[in-house]
Amino acid sequence: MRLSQAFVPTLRDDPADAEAVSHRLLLRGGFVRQLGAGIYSILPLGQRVLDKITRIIREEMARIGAQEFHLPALHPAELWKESGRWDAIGDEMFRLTDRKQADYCLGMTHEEVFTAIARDELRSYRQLPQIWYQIQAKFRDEPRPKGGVLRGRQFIMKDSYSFDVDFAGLDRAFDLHAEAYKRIFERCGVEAVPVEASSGAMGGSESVEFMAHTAAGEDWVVSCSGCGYAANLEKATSRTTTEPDTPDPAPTEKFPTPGVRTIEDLVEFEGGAPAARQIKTLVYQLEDGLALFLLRGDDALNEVKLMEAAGATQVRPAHPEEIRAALGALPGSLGAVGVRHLPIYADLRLRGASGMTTGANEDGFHLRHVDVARDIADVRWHDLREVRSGESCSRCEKPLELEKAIELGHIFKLGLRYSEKLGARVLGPDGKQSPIVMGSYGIGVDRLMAAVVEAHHDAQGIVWPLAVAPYQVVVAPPRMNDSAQADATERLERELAAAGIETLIDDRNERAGVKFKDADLIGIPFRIVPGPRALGNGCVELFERESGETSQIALDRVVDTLRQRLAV
RNA sequence: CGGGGCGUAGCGCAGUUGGUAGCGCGUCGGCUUUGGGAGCCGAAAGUCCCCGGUUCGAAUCCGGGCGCCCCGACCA
Repeated sequence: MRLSQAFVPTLRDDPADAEAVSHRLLLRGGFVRQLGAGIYSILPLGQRVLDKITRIIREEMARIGAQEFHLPALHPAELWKESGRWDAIGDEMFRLTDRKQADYCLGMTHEEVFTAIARDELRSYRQLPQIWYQIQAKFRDEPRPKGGVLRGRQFIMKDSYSFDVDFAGLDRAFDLHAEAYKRIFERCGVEAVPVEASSGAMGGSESVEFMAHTAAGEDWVVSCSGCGYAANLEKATSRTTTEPDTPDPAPTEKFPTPGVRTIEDLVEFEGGAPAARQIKTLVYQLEDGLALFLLRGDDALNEVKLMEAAGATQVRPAHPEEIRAALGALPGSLGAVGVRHLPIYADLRLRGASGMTTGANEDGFHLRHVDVARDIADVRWHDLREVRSGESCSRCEKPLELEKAIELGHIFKLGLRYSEKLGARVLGPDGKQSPIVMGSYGIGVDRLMAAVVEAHHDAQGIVWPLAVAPYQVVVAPPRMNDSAQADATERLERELAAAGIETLIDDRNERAGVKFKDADLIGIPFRIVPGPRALGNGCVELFERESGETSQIALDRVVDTLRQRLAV
């Protein structure tokens, strides 16, 4: 491709709206353009990168026997009502109505559609196992799209689904995917660590996320250098030393605490208590009403753990008015002592705690000498607290580390959830019908492209790994109107094309500096400069983007040399 | 959903007290230049986000709306 005719709108300045490195560079390099909040057009250079990535994905999916589909993005509401997700999912789903006032949504994912196909077409265990996948746009009305293509409202996803007769089959499909994902991310040049994850609203027994460490990430990964334990913060546990207190025999005592609203206030307050000796009382609104969640004053609540503990899918902190109506006081003076009309969940760390201080459910008053076992009724014990950096690994006791990361892939063991709801069953060898055992497996394709940039860039621009570079080589003659350079360029263009090497010819009437800057920015792995310096000796310069090394090679050795370098 | 910011030429931005819009880069033409975003001359290019109001007059003041970004919350 000749650059003079290529649509590669590079920008000299950083776009003001771009914050994340990948967003900035993909915009500047002319790979993507924004159409709206969280909506991006993929330009030709970006499309070539995506083609490289999806090719790798297709190869690896083929290796595990997966078959590619292409399903509709527009889904009738009925299907989602069958699975229960039409109501279970809130504002995140794009919904629309057709001319006949029938409800539709734009697919956020494709469990329903694939399961419906399985239900309609699969009859016998002999037809299983199946792994089906597609690469398709997904739509999610994110409350806050950000980072360009890192988190969009429309994005490209590779999603696959496995269908098995039994759970052993599911385990195999799950492991196959884990292996395939490892190879996919590795081939794309990103390090994506598998971590234990919460299955969230997906349901299912087990799920693993593939997380790439990057400053632009939105999740935290907890990891242990000792034993290799790694988990999403929303799932992570740590070993906390929680010796039961020697019981404090004193009866609870109410005392005035005017102006005290926070844990910190009470620490400072004369006659107050250190954070670790306080019980933090949080009130949440669950689907079926309010509930109290107790933690030690110095611990933070993890909402995902809260949801798992309470078996809830929609939760929010209760509003002050709701809290006052239920407990008779505002946040700042809340406690669980004497509360019997609301469910009470407490973090394990409070087990055996005695001599604690907590709110008295009367504004401006607290209680001291609280013994959890003695004074708080019907406690449901769960792990509710958020792990902090430096705490001990629950497996090996080495200190845990916390790192920002972005989720590139997520694999779920769905089990029977969708097949039961939608009635996808097969006849087994015993002649009985049983629901198909399913798994679901996603990769954010355009997010993966951004993650590659996050991992491979420098001050000059992107440094694409060879496997996903939009072009392998750029030929940049400093002066096109010099006949020696023009001849050499033309010859290289011919030879490289014949050799099947993906080459960009920078035939623009630009100064060398402009060409070099652009080549660096868009991150082409190899740059060949047929300039006067080298041509004199019948050579050209070969510049390697990643190492920054320049060497001279004979003009008639270019194709061979590149073939060699590209083969790795 | 809370907090902050922004909307003026393709991009980055300025615009004073309200007087009919400018700078840099880019684009187009010409000359010079030619190995890391060249120089000079000339030119094209703007519904100043939208609607309404105040005013003789609004990019500027007032009201309403829309859009976009960032932080937090949220998030399959």
